[in-house]
Amino acid sequence: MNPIGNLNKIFESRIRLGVMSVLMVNVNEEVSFNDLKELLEVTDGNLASHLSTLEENAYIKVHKGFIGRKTNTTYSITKAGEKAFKGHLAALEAMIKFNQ
Amino acid sequence: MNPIGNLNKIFESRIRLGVMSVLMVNVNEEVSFNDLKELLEVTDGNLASHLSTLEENAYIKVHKGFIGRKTNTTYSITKAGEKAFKGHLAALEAMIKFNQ
DNA sequence: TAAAAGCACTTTGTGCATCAAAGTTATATT
DNA sequence: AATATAACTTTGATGCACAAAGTGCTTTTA
Repeated sequence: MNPIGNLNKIFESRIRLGVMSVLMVNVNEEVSFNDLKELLEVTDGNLASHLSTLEENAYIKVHKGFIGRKTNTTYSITKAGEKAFKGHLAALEAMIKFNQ
Repeated sequence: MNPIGNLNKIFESRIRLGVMSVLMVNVNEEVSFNDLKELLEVTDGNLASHLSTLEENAYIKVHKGFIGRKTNTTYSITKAGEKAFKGHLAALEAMIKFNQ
């Protein structure tokens, strides 16, 4: 059986993988654009484009708010995102087990 | 700490990941070009190019031989390849654990 | 014995993705 | 008034994945 058939194309990018991982860990907290940027050590433009890919796939949700009058954008994982990410991790785990 | 800092760029391709996985499992057997092609369900040209990337990085070794007079090419993982792949799997595992 | 098929590629070409850098708009700080 | 921060968008370069077609050699089949 094809060992890579269940991997999710969207999660082949390290940055998208990292975003999902961070959002998964912090399910109950708001994670801001800047948190992600610092955690993953990426340029803001690059991060923004990966975030929009994840959003287009409905794997994450964006909350645009304010702190006072200053914009504050936070991100969270969706149900679909959780499911997709868990599926991908399961596929990776299966591959890893295969190798032990 | 950056959750994706230890991932190996070479293994972001599903096909290269699959090749390494197959070669890791079958350390003691010869794995032919055609075995890989059928296991991973890829076109031969595509497979060839990924194999050559892995070879350039010294992660796999090629054995060109014959069965009778017909060419027979097989592949195996190198020590460096094993090390790199295990490192990548460890990084993935760390990320997965982070998520449980 | 001619045609078809298999092996293991290489070449070519398209389209997409990654990424950095610079630009943008609005607010905040000094 | 000048600089900085937030959260992007735009631009542009580079590279990658992939399919398809071509290649040279051998084997099988009609």
